[in-house]
Amino acid sequence: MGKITIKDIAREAGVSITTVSRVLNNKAEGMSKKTRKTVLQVMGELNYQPNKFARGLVTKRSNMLGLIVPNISNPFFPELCRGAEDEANERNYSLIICNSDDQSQKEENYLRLLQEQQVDGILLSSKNRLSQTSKDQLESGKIPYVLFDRGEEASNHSGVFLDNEKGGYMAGKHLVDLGHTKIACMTGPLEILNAQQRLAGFQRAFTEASIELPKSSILVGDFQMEVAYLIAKKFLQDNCVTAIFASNDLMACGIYRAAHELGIQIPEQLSIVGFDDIPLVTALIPKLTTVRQGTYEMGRKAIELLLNELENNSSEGVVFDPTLIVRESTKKIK
Amino acid sequence: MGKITIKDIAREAGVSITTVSRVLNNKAEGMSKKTRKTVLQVMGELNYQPNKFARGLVTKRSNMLGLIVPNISNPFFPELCRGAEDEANERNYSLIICNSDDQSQKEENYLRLLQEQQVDGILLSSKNRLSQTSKDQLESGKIPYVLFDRGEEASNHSGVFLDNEKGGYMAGKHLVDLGHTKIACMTGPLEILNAQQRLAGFQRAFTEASIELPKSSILVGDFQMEVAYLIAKKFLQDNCVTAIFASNDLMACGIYRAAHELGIQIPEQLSIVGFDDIPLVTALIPKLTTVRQGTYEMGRKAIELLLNELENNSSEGVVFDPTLIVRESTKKIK
DNA sequence: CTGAAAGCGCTAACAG
DNA sequence: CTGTTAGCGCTTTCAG
Repeated sequence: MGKITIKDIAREAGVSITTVSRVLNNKAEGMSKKTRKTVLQVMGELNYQPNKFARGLVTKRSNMLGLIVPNISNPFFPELCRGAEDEANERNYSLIICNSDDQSQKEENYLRLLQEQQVDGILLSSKNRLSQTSKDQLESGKIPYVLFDRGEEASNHSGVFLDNEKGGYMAGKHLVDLGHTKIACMTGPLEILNAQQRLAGFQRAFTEASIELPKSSILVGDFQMEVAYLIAKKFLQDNCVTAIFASNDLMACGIYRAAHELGIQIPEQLSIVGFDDIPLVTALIPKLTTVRQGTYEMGRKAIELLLNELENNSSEGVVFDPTLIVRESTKKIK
Repeated sequence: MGKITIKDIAREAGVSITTVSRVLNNKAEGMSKKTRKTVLQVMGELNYQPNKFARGLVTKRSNMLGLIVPNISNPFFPELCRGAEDEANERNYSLIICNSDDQSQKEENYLRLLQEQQVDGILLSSKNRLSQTSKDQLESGKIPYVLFDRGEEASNHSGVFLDNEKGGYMAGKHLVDLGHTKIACMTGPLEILNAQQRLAGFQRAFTEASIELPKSSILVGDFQMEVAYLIAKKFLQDNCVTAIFASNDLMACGIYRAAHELGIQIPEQLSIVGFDDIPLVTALIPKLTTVRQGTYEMGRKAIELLLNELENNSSEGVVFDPTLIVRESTKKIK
């Protein structure tokens, strides 16, 4: 850490520290070009780096943003992080990425930590409903935040969300169009609005086509691969369906394995459609048909909203549209 | 941000700010238990949060660490992040995670950014050789750093690495033991030491068994899925091998696809062994046999080293041992 | 167009 | 065991 300070460069440049501070902050455009230039030059020569602490102490701004994700191991989230990070960096902010591992406890800790760290804003993506503690934490510190990926709070507060119902509908419609009538749906935990909405959309597509989705065909997973595999294996052993919609791609992976072990061919005997379009889904054989969220873009947008809120105090909710990516795991029924 | 400061709590508690500062820092154990208790209580009641800026300004410490990874989309790195983050948090540090997207340019920017941000230390994981600029950047700021995942610097500076040669050897030995003689190896870019070493180990296993690995069977990939797929497809069309070792799991995925499209059965006609053991590898059908790096643990260790360096100025290099995880993608040759 | 001076909230000698 | 005091490096009135 160069110990050279604003004073040093003031001395070298033969001006006052105020002047240096001014050029540092691009202030008071009405400053002699010459002075500015000299100062800039000296700063360059001395390789001056302003001290964030001193700065923050007076401005109360850290130029840091916090991002809490529920599960960094689900490839969906690294994409979000990339988007958020790129946007933040371009706007001259740094991102502290925190992984709550799906534990409310950890989430709350991070919320506190980030406030202590004096971040300027928080982007919170929690797969679960916000705990009361989290809400309190968020409200008590007056720091701006935006929600990501959970629709439930959409009404009250700014955030970015996906139209999950529509996504579910697209998956369902696709299957209907292919002529499937015996279908199942593997959803995430039903207390999560995302999961509920995707299911609702999926059902709507079939209702429109006057096809019934029996209750027994609604399989409740946990958005993870392992449990999905177990449930699917059991289900496929006893039931005969021609298509399954998985509420996220990780669960679709589990279903692939179950089908494989039971000797069920995809897509010949079983069509599968996933949700998310995580990068690794093209590694599956056959490639997975899925509903894409523009994850990277959503990450960028979320930071944009956060910064708007921070800088202009404007709050806004934006809803993204999903797109259906048809690949190889779905097939017309004969 | 509670605007309540050390002064407020001093006044409320009827002590001097120094005293408050002392309890804040657990200093001077010889303080009346009663005073300490009162202060603590008032802090609780007023929900006091010390100001990091003011603190940092005098201590020159931020309690933040930076972590630069080359590619957050490769599931290998989220695991590293998790380990690093958990360790950092337990030691009372926060982590700023930065993704350099495999671009030296971005890496250099982050290096600068992190220094500006006044982090206390940097954990740098760059798949590529350090650029000169990066090196300079690292040396100029006097901030401690540790290297991750690249052996080349091991001698000079503290870091955590994997014994890549050994890992390659394990993969090779496994294939030798299964009776394979016609083999190929898909490596990463050869200017990366990791890739080189894995290849060297692999070759050693075959040399020991007096089996030759022809030059034409060394396929140079880029550690990504797509390119691996293209190369493998071309190669497998023209050549007949019974086993391939992929220098990382992502490339193994690409090879799976190539084999599938060519109608080559895994493992009946082709055995594959990967490297890394990323979580998603169990989603492949058949499950991939691979060489595991204890990624999460390595992340923890790296932070531990960094903190040691930071706190005790001790520098140390540690080398992890890989383990072979035999699953379903390799088979004895008949 | 430029400078002097007053803090921001905290820690760290130095006294008592 | 506790308090006084002098800054840390920067921004920001307020003057000139």
